Amino acid sequence: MPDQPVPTVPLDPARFDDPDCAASPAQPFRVGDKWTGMVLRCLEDGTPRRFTELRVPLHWITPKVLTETLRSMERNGFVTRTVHDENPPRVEYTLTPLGRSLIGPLDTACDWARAHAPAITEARASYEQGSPVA
Amino acid sequence: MPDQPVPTVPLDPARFDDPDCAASPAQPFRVGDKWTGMVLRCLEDGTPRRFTELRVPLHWITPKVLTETLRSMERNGFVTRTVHDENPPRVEYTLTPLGRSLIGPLDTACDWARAHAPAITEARASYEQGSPVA
DNA sequence: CAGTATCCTAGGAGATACTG
DNA sequence: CAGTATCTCCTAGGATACTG
Repeated sequence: MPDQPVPTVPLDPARFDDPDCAASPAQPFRVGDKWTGMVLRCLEDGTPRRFTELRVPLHWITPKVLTETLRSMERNGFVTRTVHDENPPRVEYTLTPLGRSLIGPLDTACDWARAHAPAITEARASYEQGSPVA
Repeated sequence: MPDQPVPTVPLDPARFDDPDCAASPAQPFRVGDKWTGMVLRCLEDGTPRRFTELRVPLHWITPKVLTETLRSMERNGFVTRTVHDENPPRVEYTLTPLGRSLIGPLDTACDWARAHAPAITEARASYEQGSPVA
């Protein structure tokens, strides 16, 4: 859960004129893995959540994958991992301000998806229609 | 290029109370593949672009991958593929209104990335610091 | 409880070559 | 020019154990 090896043209406007446009190998930070967004959702209300507790709404994601996701988020500064010295152990995860700042963009994306889902479904249907036939 | 097999908890707020929260297996539409965003960038100014022309700012992406990306975008209704009956063949790609509607969210994400890149870099540095040591 | 440790697989993506 | 057709590789991510 990657600091993904990263694309070339960063998502900045593309240049067709510059012959050497490959020049700007910026390093975007990908949050596009499968689980990060959902973990964000799980923590957005501000309540600290425990490891196992997080697995529930994530449909019993395997511990390995959840650990990887959480570690990557921690490393990127999106979540804080707090170990309470008790027995049995209790570890809680919370969003940092940086992590919380991601919620806006996430909402924007989700809103877009919700708003245009019908259009996409329709586009797919007519594509399926057209391709096999014509 | 995928209609990706999709996650469970859609990116809607997560539910911890509902024991059967796995119930809503919504089908988000992922645009998170490696190239779609960048193709969007290549077409956002409205100018129709040709297949080979697109390869340039995409750092000579292989034809196979570009085709897959473009097909998926076409199927989702993001781009239009126009074949001009000439010889040699000329095919042009343009954004549809639906495709263009994605630019807003894309910008939002890019703006976030640009704004917080330093914070992330810093977080990573101090994580690298803390982990091996402590 | 909160994780490791292993093993395994699907499929995104690159390289290379060929065609209408 | 605008693509197919093949092959191959990598790795995200799942399944199944085991442990401090």
